[in-house]
Amino acid sequence: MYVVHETCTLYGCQVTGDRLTKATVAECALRLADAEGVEAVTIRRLAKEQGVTPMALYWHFKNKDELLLGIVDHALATVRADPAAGDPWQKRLRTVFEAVVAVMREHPSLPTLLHAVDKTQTESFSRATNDTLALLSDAGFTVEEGYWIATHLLNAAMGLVAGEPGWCPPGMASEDAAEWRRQKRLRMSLLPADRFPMMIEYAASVGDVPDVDRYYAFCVDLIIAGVEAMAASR
Amino acid sequence: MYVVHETCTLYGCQVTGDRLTKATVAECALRLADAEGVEAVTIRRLAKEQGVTPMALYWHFKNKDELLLGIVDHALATVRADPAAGDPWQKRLRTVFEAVVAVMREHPSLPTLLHAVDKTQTESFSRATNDTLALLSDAGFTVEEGYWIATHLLNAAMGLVAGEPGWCPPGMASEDAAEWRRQKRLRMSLLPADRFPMMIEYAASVGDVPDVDRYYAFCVDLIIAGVEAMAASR
DNA sequence: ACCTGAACACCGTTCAAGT
DNA sequence: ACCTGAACACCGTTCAAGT
Repeated sequence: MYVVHETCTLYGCQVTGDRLTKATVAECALRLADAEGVEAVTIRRLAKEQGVTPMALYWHFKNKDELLLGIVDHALATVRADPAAGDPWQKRLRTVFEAVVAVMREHPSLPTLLHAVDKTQTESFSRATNDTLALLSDAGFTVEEGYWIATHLLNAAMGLVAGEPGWCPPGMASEDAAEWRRQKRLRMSLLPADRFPMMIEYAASVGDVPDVDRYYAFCVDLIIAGVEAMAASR
Repeated sequence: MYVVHETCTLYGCQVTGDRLTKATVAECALRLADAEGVEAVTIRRLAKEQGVTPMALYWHFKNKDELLLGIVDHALATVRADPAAGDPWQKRLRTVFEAVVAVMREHPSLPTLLHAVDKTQTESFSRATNDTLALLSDAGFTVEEGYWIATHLLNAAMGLVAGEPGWCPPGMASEDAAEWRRQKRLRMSLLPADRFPMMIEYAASVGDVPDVDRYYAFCVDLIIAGVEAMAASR
C-alpha cells in the first residue's frame, strides 16, 4: 500500500537559496516529522524538500542515525528551564519536567524520535540529565538512583505526550480527526461486554473533545508524586 | 552500511514440516526479534526462516502491521497475573505490574514492538487494561483517571525494561557486551567536567556488572508509589 | 485453501566523478 | 569544500498464476 508521491509539500527550508547546513536540514526534518510523522523522514524525501540530491545530505551527516540524532539535539536545544535556585527541589523538579513535556507537545514527533536514537549521544540529554541529577541529589537520592529516576522521567514524558487522549495520525484534517476518534471509541464499546466491562464503561465516559489539560495535570502529578514518595521514604 | 546475509540463522520453526499458521509465524518472529532486534523482523527474512516465499506470509497476515500485532498478541497472551481477589488493591496492582515487567524481561523486543503497533487493537491489551481498570476503581479512581494510569503503567514498564542498566544491542556476545559497557561508561566520563559534573560522578559510580535487581526493585517501587500517593490524595 | 514468480515503488548507502 | 550520477542490496506489496 504505497502512496506515490507526485507532489512534494515543501517545508520552506530550501527557499533561502543558501547551501545546506546541519541546522537547516535538522529544522526541515523536524517540521516534516511533526507534520507527517517520523516515517516520512527519509534521506530521499528530505533531499527533495531541500531541492538537493539525496547524497548531498551525506556530506553533512555520516548516516541516517546521525541525522536523527541531529534532529533530536536541535529540538531539545530549545529547552531552557532555569528554575530559581532557592526553590525546594520538588518545585524545581516539576519545572524542568514540565519544560520537557512542553517541548514534546510543541514537537509531537519528539517521543518517537527519542525512541529511535541513542539519546545519550546528544548534548541536550547530557545537560538535562546532569541538572536533574544535581536536583535529585538535593532530594537525598544517590547518583545511581538519580540516574534511574531521570531516565524514568524522560521516558514518562515521552509516553505522556505520545499517549495524549484524542491523539490521531499526523497530517490528519481536523474534521477527519473527530471522526477518527469516534470510530475508535465505537470499536472499544463493541468489545464483548461480559469480558471487558470496564473498557466499555471507559469508552462511554470519554467525551467528544478530550480534556487534555486535566490529563496532563493529573499525569504530571502522578509522576512527580512517585519521586516525592520515594524521597520521603528514606 | 549493509550486512549481506549469506548465512541464515534458523529459529527452529520450519523444521516441523507443517504448513504455516499465525501462531508459528508469530513465535518465529518473536524469537527473531528477541535475538537480533525488531529491525531484523522483515517479511522477507521471516519467510526465509520459515523456508517459504515472502508472499506466503500474506496469506496469513494482511500486511506487516498485522504481523507485528500478531507477535505482540502472541507474546502478551502468556501474561497471567491472577492475584488473590481478597488482597488490597495496592498488592494486586503490584502483582499485575510485575507480571507485565516479567514478560518484557523474557522478551526484550516487546517494548520496541509495543511502540511499533496500535496496542489497543490487541485482545491482550484490552484484557490487561480492563483488569487494571477494575483494580484502580477499587482504589477510588474514576475510569478516566484509571485509563490514564493504566496507560502510564504500561509505558513505564516498557521504558523500565528498555532502559535496563547494562543493556546492549541484541545478539552481542557476552565478552563484547562487557567491553561495550566499558566504552559507554568511558565516553560519559570524558564529558567536559565543568558542565557535566554529575554525569561524570555517575559514570564513576557505575560498577562493571550493573545491579539489575536493585534497579527493578527501586523503579517498581517508584512507579507504584506514584499511584498510591495519588490514591491517598483524594 | 495455500503458496509461488515476477514486477513495482520505495529505502539507505557506496563510490567515482564533477565544480 | 560541497554536490551529482549511477549502482547495489535491501524493503513492503500487488497481481496473476500455479497446485
